[in-house]
Amino acid sequence: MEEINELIAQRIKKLEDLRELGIDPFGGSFFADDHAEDLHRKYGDALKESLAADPVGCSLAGRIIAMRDFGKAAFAHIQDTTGKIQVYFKKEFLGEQYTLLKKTDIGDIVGLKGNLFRTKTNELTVEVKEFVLLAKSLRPLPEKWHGLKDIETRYRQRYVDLIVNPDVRKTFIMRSMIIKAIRDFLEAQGFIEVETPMMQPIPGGATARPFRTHHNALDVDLYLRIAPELYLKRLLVGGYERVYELNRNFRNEGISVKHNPEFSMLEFYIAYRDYRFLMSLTEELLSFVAQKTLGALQVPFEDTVIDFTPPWPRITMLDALLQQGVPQEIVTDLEKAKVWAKSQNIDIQDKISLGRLLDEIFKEKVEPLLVQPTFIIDHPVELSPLAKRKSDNPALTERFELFIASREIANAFSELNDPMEQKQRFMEQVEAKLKGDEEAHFMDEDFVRALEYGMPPAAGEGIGIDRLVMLLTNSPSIRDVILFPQLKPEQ
RNA sequence: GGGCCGUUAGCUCAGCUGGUAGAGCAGCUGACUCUUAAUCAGCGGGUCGCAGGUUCGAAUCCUGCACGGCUCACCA
Repeated sequence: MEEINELIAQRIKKLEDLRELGIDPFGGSFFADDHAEDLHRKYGDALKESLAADPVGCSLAGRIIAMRDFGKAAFAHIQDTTGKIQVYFKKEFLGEQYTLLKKTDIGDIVGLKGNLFRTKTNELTVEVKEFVLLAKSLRPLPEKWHGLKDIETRYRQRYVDLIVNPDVRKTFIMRSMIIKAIRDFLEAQGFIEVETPMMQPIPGGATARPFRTHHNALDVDLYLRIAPELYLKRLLVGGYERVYELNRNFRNEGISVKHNPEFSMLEFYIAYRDYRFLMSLTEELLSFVAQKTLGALQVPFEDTVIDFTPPWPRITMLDALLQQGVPQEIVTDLEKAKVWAKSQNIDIQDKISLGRLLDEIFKEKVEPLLVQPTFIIDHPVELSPLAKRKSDNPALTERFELFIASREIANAFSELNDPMEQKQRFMEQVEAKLKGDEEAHFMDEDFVRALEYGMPPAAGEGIGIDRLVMLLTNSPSIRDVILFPQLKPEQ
C-alpha cells in the first residue's frame, strides 16, 4: 500500500510548501452556511442584473472536482453533499490568497466565501472573496470524463466511487429513504422496533449455514444469527403484539449478485392476525414505500416495469405448478415426481423429499415467470418447519412468498404456536441434520419452553431489504446497494 | 467448487502473425482575467497482476497462482 508515485510526491511537495508559508493543509473548522443545490434552487432563476445590483453572499465547503486556470483567474467546480456549483477565483480580488490557489489541486477540500453572479454563459457562479484549504488531497482522482469504472476498485475503495459517481451517492440516499419509509409505515401501524441477539447460542429461524465464533470469558461457541425469528416470537409470548427488527443477518454461504454474507432483513410479527392479513399489509407497505421514495407505483427495472399497484395475484404453490404443465399425478407421488423431474432435466439429489422436489420444480418452472408482484401461498409443511398448518389440509401451511422480478422478496406465515407440534418439527429437523442436512434447523428447547407459556396466534414476515433496494433503484447486483460488499482481502 | 472472460501510466483504454510500450484525460513548466471535456507550446510518468516455462528475443505463446467479473452448482 506504500506506493509513492510521481503524482503523490508532487502533492506532498505542495503540502510542504504550504506549511512553509504558515498555512495548515488540514485546516481548522469552517462552518459553511450554504450548499450547492440550495443555491441553485434559490437563485437558479435570479437575473444577472439583480444579482449584480443586490449582491448575495454565501459560504460553501466542499471538494474541488474540476479546475480551469487562466493565469490571473480560474474557474473551478466545488462538490458538496448536495451537488456541485461553479466558483470563480480572480487574482484582483484575492491578492495574496491567489498564491494558495496555485498550490491547490483537484480533490482538495476547501471552504470559501463570496458573492453569487452569472457568467457570460449565464451559469450561476460564486465569485470567491476568501478561501481556506481544509484538507489537502494527496491522491489524484480518477479521470473527469470516464470516471471510475473498474468494478473491483469501486467496491474496494467505495469512498472514491462515491466522490466521482453521483449515481452511486444517489443509490445509497435512496436506500436510506426506503428504510426510513419502512420504519415510518410500521411505526404508524403501532409496531415497536426491537433489537435481539446477533450472537446466538443456537442459530434458528431459517434454513442456512451460520458463522461460528467464540466468547472467551464464557467459553462458549456462539453463532452469528441467520434470522431473528425465534427471539421475536419470544417477545410475542412476552406480550408485545407488534414488533419488528430491521438489521443484519449473516449466512455462511456463497456470494453472488443476489447474496452477500451479511445482509439486511426486516422481520415483523403481529399477534392475533394471520398470513392473509399480512398479504394485504405487504401490499400496503411496499406500495407506500415505492410511492414515498420514487413518487410512483410503476418502477422501471431492467428491461421491464414493475407495477406495485395492489392487489397482487395470490396463487397456491400447487396451482402455480399445475399451470406450468406439471402433471397433477406427481404432486402427491415422490417416485413419479422424481421421474418427471429427471425427464425435465432438473437436477435432483436421490434422497430428496417430495416437498423439496416440488420446490426445485417450482424454482425451475414457475419462478422465472413471476415478474410482477405475485404471492405464492400454501407451501408443503416440510418446507416450513415454523409455520402453522392449514386447518383444511394439514400437509400444507399458511404461508406465502412474495416474488417480484423473479426474486423472492418476502416470506411470511401464520406462526406455529403449538409447543408440542413445534417440538415434533424440531425433532424432524434434528433427524435431517443427523442424516447430513447441514441446513436443517437446530433444536431450540428454550423456544419450545416459551411456546409452552402460550404464544398468541400471530403472523410474521421477513423482507430482504437489499433485494428490495435493488428493485427500487434498478440495481443489477446486491453489491450496488451495499456500501462495502464482502470481497477477498487485497494481496 | 466447475466453465468462460479480464488484469498494460493516477484514471479510461489501444497494443495485429512474438522484435525493447502508446493515446486521451490527469500531472509538471510556460502563456492566457468569462471557462465549463477551456485553449496553445513543451516535458515527465510503466515490475505490462505475480511466479515459472518456451524462445536469440515475451505485454503478446504455454503452465501455475492471485484478484475481479459473468455463469453453473451450492444457497430462500
